[in-house]
Amino acid sequence: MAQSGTPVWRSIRDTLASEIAQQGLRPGDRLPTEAQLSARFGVNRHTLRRAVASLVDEGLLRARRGSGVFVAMQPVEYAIGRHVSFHQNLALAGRLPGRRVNVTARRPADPVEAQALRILAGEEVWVSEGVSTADDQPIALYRTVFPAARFPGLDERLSRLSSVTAALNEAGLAEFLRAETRISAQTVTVAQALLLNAQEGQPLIVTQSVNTDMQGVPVEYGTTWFLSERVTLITRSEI
Amino acid sequence: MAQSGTPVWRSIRDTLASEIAQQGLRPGDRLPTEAQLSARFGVNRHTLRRAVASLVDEGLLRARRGSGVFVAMQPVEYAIGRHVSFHQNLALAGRLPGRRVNVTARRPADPVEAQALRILAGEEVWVSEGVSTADDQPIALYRTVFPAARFPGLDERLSRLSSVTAALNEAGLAEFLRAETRISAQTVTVAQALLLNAQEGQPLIVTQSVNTDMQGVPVEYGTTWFLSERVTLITRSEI
DNA sequence: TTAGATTTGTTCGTATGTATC
DNA sequence: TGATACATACGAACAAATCTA
Repeated sequence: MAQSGTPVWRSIRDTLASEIAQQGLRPGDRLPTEAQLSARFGVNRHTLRRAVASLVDEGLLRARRGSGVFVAMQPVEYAIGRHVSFHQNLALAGRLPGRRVNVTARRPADPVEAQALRILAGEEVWVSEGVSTADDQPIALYRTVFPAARFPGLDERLSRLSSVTAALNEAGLAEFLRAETRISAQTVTVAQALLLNAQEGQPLIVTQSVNTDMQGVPVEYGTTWFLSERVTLITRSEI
Repeated sequence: MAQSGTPVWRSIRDTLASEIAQQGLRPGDRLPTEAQLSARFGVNRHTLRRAVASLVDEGLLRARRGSGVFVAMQPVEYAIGRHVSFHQNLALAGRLPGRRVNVTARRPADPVEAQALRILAGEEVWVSEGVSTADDQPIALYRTVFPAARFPGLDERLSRLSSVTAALNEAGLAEFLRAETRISAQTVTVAQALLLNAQEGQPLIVTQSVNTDMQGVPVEYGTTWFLSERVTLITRSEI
């Protein structure tokens, strides 16, 4: 029995953690199997699993049944703040931003959208839906709506240009601000799992945000479903 | 047949919505079964389900297979910003804040905590764990750690006083700032479900944050698991 | 496409030390 | 002191997902 105070599983945990921290194992690498590791540390498989479980909880490791235990990919750090652009944000994080547009349409605003954009329910909006990627890996689904009356021809700009910011700029809006972001969580549906190339039931971070022009008039209302596994949202105090 | 423009399901929807709005049904209440409701309105169960589905989509109702349809709790709007106090935050949202402390302990910091607090791994920290409530309903689990060397006797203050802010104030820290908040999502484990009185597999919003003193030195590192069903996080631009 | 081997996940059971009442 | 609960650790067996020949 462990005569010292710290349990065996805890010291194994710290050993594994420091080996990873010292870059002996890099993100995406597979750890030796539980059988091998428990043999190496001279403990029962349960004891080793206890150590691995705590690192999985911390997000340092990721276990896949039938496959192995892997060093977790470092999630994209996505800043939500006053002045945000998806492309800029990912470029700052050292990732290659991209998107795939699935839907571009013009239709009447539903009540929620109308309230957010401060237009009348039934007034028309441009809708753009698609998948956002980082380094060609899907990280989020988005749906964003714009008041159609204010931005004639925005659909063409949205499909031609690579970013929403660029499309709005060309439509005569040089700058805009994020007014408010509401954050909740859901689990992925079957349809979302397919689009994101993810597993059903995984947690999503859902943000709903309104962007306004410099006069405070809403110009965009967007919902984004971030795959939590691949993204961490960050708010920093702007001191 | 409804000769007028509005579909039958839509008027049923509006009827149900207004009954809820007029407090005939309160958050948490169970609606009559679909069979009972479709009998009451004299429509097929499919028609009634269309009405209920639209209210579920809006978030006003919540359907649980095998259990019933319930009036959704109004989620607490929880602002994350530069200057945050749980009690203050909930009071602003018109809710009664509370907490139940489950654990108060002193132990060596693990590597993650040490890095966040900018102390050495193994230096001792105070740990406080518990459940946060709004109007006596659990809305979040929290774990928060403080450098023990800087705050002798903090454990006693944490258990005696009703809020972390009050405990830190009494320990000589008049004011502190939130430096950064990282946001991710998980699904609730069995243990968490018990503490939160929630269903397994529900999504959680996880925030990890560091509070610093006015000189920028970390004084608290906290993780909070918000039950997404009961809380919406909000960041507002501080213009 | 199939079958089998590999690997993690889960659930039994047993035993021991430690803290609490 | 005894009784009880809890955390730790080992063992065995099987389920479920994944990979490969």
